[in-house]
Amino acid sequence: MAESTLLFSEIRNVQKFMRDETIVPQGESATCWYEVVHGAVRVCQYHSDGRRQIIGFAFPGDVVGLEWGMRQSCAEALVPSQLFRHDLSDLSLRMGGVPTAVNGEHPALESALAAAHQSIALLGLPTALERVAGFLLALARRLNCGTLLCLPMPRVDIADYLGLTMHTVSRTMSELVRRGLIALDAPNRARILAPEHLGELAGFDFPEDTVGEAQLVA
Amino acid sequence: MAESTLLFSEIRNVQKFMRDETIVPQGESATCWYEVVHGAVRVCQYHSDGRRQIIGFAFPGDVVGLEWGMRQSCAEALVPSQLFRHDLSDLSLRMGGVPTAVNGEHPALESALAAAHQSIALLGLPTALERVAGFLLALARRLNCGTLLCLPMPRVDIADYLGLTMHTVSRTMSELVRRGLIALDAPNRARILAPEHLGELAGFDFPEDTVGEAQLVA
DNA sequence: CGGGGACTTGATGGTTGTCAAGAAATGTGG
DNA sequence: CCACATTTCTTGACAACCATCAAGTCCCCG
Repeated sequence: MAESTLLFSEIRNVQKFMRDETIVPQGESATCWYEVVHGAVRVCQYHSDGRRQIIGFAFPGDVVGLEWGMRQSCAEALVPSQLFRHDLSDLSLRMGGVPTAVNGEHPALESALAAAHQSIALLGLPTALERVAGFLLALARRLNCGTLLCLPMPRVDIADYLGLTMHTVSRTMSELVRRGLIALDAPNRARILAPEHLGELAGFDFPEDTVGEAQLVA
Repeated sequence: MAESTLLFSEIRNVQKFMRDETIVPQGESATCWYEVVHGAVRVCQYHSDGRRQIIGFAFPGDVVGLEWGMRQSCAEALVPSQLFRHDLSDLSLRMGGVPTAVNGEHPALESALAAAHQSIALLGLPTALERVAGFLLALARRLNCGTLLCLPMPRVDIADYLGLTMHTVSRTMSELVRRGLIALDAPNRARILAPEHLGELAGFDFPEDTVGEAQLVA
């Protein structure tokens, strides 16, 4: 997994988090945000009735915790991760923003918004097959890992993100294997065999590079 | 429906759009964005296979067309509307931003992101009943209309937004009426009878005012 | 009064959630 | 290195939910 570039003088502001450790707690007043340097992060909401909803996932170059006022969501490390802490007041830092941005004063916010819109498009798909196909394809593009996709999150996290159950996610991935669109070398190691066919399922009719490299959440 | 405040000198920059008229076309390179002054707008994506996905709805104070590079989505007027055109380079204008913002340099972007996250939370709900309940409640809060909610969009738009069919939306609203949670004086005029019960269904356990007044999309 | 669009409702089949069990991967201690 | 426990993942059976197909109703407008 690639690292995002940091100035030498900024290395000291990088914080390390263990697997499942809370990076940003839900419900507190926001004073800072984080850029993922290394690892993988989930952004989610816990509800009083015990339900959990995952808003999105963040990877190196992405931003989490970018909220104002009371935090509606929290961020947790999916794997041991390193994040660069920013004060909430500095938004004009150079960031892994949208390369094609015309003006792009605030790539952190801009690409966060673009990523959120892609998530909305994903969640609006009607069937589990389409949502899982779109999820895998979007993740592979985001991680820029070619055809060999390592899934840093468990099935239940994918399920809570796509509005499905763990069982349906598992069944659907088996169905994608059965159709020859992907292969599973291990539960968390997938190979994308037919990306264009996955794209058709998910309604990804944009030409591969219209979505910026760095996407993010929260 | 309230108007957002504009300086007198800016009135001339307000453009009017008919019902169903395209405000921002999909696929072109973005050069500007719009603030809704009066009316209602839907933001959506058209796919090459004929499917349509609605990303969100925008109302006075909201922002549409805030993208960089090739536009992934378009904006269309739900009802006769007036929008204030901004150049893509000016993001530091005063806007109907999040009132509780700590710093809030760019409320347009910030509240767009917050609204997108709320949409993601809505679309992640597992059942049609929960999604429709959450949609109605969120819309009533956004429009600040008390209990009398006027729906400016047809059923099929709600369906394409929530990832359901028009039939399921209609059936679900009838079910909400049957349960006494809402009343329908007309197809597009609903009364919220039990907001707290709707909130329970949708998992809205936040205390009513944690989400800013002005929300928006795209 | 008649026509058309939007909405509602019924019947049916496919899809997904739930409950349950089992398999596979992972971690731990011997 | 192996045995065991734990967690994660997968799969089956059944019920609940939703999409599809098809009428039918309501309302607006000419």
